[in-house]
Amino acid sequence: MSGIELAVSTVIFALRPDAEGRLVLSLPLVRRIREPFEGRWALPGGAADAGESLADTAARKLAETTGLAPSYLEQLYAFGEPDRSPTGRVVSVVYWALVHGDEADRALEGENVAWFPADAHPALAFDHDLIVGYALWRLRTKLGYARIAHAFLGPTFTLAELRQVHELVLQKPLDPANFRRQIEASGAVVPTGERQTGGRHRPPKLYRYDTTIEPVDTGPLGAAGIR
Amino acid sequence: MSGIELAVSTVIFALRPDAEGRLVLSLPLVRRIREPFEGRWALPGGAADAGESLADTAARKLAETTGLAPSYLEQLYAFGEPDRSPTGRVVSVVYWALVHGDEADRALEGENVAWFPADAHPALAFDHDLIVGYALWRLRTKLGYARIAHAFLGPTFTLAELRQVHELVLQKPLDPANFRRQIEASGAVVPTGERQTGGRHRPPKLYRYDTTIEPVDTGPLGAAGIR
DNA sequence: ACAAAAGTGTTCGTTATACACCCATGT
DNA sequence: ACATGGGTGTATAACGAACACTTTTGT
Repeated sequence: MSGIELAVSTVIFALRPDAEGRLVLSLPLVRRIREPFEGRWALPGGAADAGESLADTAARKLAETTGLAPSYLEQLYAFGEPDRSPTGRVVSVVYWALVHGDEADRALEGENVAWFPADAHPALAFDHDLIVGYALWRLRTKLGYARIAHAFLGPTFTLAELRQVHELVLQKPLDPANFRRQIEASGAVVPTGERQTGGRHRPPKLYRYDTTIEPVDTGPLGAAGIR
Repeated sequence: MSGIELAVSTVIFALRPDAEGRLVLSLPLVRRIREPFEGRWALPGGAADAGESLADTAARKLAETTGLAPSYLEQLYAFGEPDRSPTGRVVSVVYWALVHGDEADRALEGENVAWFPADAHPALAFDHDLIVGYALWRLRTKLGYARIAHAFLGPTFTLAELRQVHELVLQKPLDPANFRRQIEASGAVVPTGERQTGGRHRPPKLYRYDTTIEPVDTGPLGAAGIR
């Protein structure tokens, strides 16, 4: 064997309410209880399992630490610089995941697992700051051309909710009229025929995602890269 | 240790003349001299080295099998399905590389190393057909928005040569006028002031790549992902 | 002079963007 | 009735594709 340790980590994103109730793009971190970097926060993960696919391992570690199931999971990058861990050579295959908001509400939290705003988290162990930065960049870039925003929402949603997801992730306001037309032109969503009542104004149409269309053009990898 | 073997492989692309002298997008393959898949062609690669970065290992394996130095090298994907090798669990971090045409002419070739057209190669060992297909897709996709075409050429080139690279990779003719304007607008190239004489017609300007601009927007990973 | 490729100009259709405006509901 | 967000229409700009046209060399 090569003396190289293989690990799997996951950057998990969800939209969660902050102290004032405003939704914020957030991610769960785990506090390290051992050296190196004891006490520092880090990405959830662990050693790769010989019997599982890498994506399965990522989803399992995700579930073990947060109690959540991802609605989107994709490989991010394999980090393998020789000096990235003081304990020896570790290659980490990193995944990134999205979870539904209501799912994220049920997330475990405790002394050693906590959620932080995606762009205001403490300095992390190892090279995890770089990894989170790259995952954030991928999320924001991919949101522009791939149909992944629904992964933050439940099975049905209004276009205003979908637009809010884009606005929160991209951190800039979007024109409601143009956003509507872009989404409609993409064919990504289908109206359910129902409307959301209970608001203080005209009830908006509810939509669901068109599951007959591939969520992203991933090329020949297809669903192998995403689950 | 986990019982998982870590390997590094590389998909290498170059534009090489075929029997009739026409340039074709090609890649070098190595013939397996051991089971499993003995006699079948496969991607160059081997076990990861504990002392080197993954990219260095990819470049070294590339040099060892083909005698070439890559002008572009980027991580493609980590393939790790449990059943992808009959000998046991192998996770392969795969890179893709571009080499200059004149460099590729000096490439080693022999009984167990040969070049094949990128879209007409024999059935490969392991899941390497999938890998090559994905690498081809990435190359063609990335050529559209990133400044990588020059990696197939020498230090200076004409816009017609650069356009030919695009046409050969994308397998479709491009409008010379529009191509010129797109490249000029991107600011990717700078005129050297010289012209290429010796042709049968008006001598074209020679250009070189503007190295002060990052070749691609790779986000916070920056040059870490590319070398 | 002519062929061939270099290089420029112009038109046209699509798409992004900004913003004015109407619609439907709860209060 | 009116405030509020849902939803539609429209003018403008930016961009890419198509193609006519001029320029410059070798033969």
